[in-house]
Amino acid sequence: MADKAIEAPLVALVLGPQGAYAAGPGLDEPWPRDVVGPRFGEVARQRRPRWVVWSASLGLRPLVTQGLAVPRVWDLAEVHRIIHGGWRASPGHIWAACRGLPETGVPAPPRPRLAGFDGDLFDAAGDEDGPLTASGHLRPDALTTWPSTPDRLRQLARMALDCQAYQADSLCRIVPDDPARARRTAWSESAAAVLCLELERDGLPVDRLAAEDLIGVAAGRRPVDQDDADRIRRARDRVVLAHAPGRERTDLRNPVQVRELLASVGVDVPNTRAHVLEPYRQTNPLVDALLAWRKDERIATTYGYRWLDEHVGPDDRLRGAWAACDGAAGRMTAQNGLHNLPAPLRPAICAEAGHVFVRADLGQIEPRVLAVVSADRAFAEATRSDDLYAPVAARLGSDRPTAKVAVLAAMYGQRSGAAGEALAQLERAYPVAMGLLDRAYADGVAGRSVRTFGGRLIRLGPGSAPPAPATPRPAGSSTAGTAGGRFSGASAGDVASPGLPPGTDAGRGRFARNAIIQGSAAELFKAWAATVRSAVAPLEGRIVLCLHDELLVHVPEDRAADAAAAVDTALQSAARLWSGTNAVRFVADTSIIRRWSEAKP
DNA sequence: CCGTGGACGTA
DNA sequence: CGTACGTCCACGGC
Repeated sequence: MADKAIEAPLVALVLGPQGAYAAGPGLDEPWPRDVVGPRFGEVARQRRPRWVVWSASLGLRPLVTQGLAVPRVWDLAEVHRIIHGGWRASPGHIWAACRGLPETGVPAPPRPRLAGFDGDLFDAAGDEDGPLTASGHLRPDALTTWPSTPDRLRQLARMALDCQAYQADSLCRIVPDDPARARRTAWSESAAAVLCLELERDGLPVDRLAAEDLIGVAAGRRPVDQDDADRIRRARDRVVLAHAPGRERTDLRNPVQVRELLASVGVDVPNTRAHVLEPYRQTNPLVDALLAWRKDERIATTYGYRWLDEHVGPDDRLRGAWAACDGAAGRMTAQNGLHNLPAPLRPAICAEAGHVFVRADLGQIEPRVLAVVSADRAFAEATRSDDLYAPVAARLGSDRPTAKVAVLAAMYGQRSGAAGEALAQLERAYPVAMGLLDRAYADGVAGRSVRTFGGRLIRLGPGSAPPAPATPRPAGSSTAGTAGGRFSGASAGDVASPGLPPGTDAGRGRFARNAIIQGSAAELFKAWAATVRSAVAPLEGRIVLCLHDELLVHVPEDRAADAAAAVDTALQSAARLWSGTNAVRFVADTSIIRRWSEAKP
């Protein structure tokens, strides 16, 4: 029904060094540098278009940084990732897919300040003035230095519209029983990419003094110089080494030495991981001191004073780079600790004066998503309950803990041993949902690529390529992956590498099964976040953190109740639109708080 | 100098 | 009860 609505006109927007160019139906105009912001606002108001950009980062960053709202977007890079899987989605990759050119031929951008070149120089421009190389690929500088004239920008805008048409056509065929579903995914993933720019712009509010105090508890006072830092560090180490007379020279940061140290006091372990050492904690003061030391060391090194100084700005906002999807299933990623802040530091995440956080997290999102993806009517029935495991337990004739373990084991586990009997009952009670999980597992084992509910490709098999590294480094230096799973290179070894499915059969099976659930959940989450973003904007609310199933909205105190209501309403409409049904219920736990730590667990 | 593995934080 | 990611550290090969 929403699809019957008249769709927004598509307007391509390309930014260049001197200005911008906008092209769409009845619109074809260069924007000189100083009118880009105002003109964007006018066209947005008058035509309410969907802005087609090579990526939100390339096409919209300056506008978002200025504080402009960018409501409807088609991010060619994000949509490319949905259709083709993986993470690499440079303009060159987008163009190659649109024209059916081999991904392997996409020229890499020149690598700054590195000696070695890898032959890209030989794919010279076919026409010195044109945007393409001799082999028909987009030249690597096409979106950076090349578009120095309005005419060149115009060519790139036209090409963007070409690519959009190709992508829209491809998306129609991805989900045969609902051709519009993948297009909706394209819209919300594009919105997520814009949201990432806003998250980078706004940052997460930090109570700096509280943060200093909390860091001090773990890492000691702030050192005045390097010698002082070394002294404090040695003092922290001595607390542990005092339990090991004669071995005070052990380097606690060297796992091999730590293992030898533990052996000397009779603790014989294969490795020194926390869960391995936990059983010895009560009986051995050295182990207890070591594990406590590790917690402090984590904060001292990763979330210490340096972290505070480098990533929390003068406006007391913690900032890092955000990505709308990772290289595997499609969850959002964030840098600089935004996604892995240790719980003891959470009291430092504090709303500004006169503001509060509306915090909301989705309850039991993955089993509910399983109900959608599998279209299991009996399992969907269970989602009507606030606590999905209660009706499942009733149906299995077991208690709740058993039902929960069985469901989790079915979704993530080895499907053997452990919850045996309950698992067998689960299979009988919900054969449709369990069938989907079994098929996903089999696909993974066989190396067949799979898709999430919304249509994102999860690559398995020889064409899988790892994501580009998150740390900034010269583009194009990404690892060698073959194109689109087309031809088989050397198959992956037995050792897993980032973004690549594991080499073992069972490993790939679990990967595929998990990716469908986790990736589909990520889609719902982003659809929710995009809806929340526009719903709280009139309340001066801003999303300041996305954490897989949790949202933190920063909002003026007197709008908090309205914002909280909007967050819940947004979930209902986003879930309805994403799932295409009312049969599966999604629930959020929403609260209004000043500090993140006030959230229940 | 760079890549790799251990360890651990989050979901 | 498995998957994913980001970060720091030490090591070892180059």
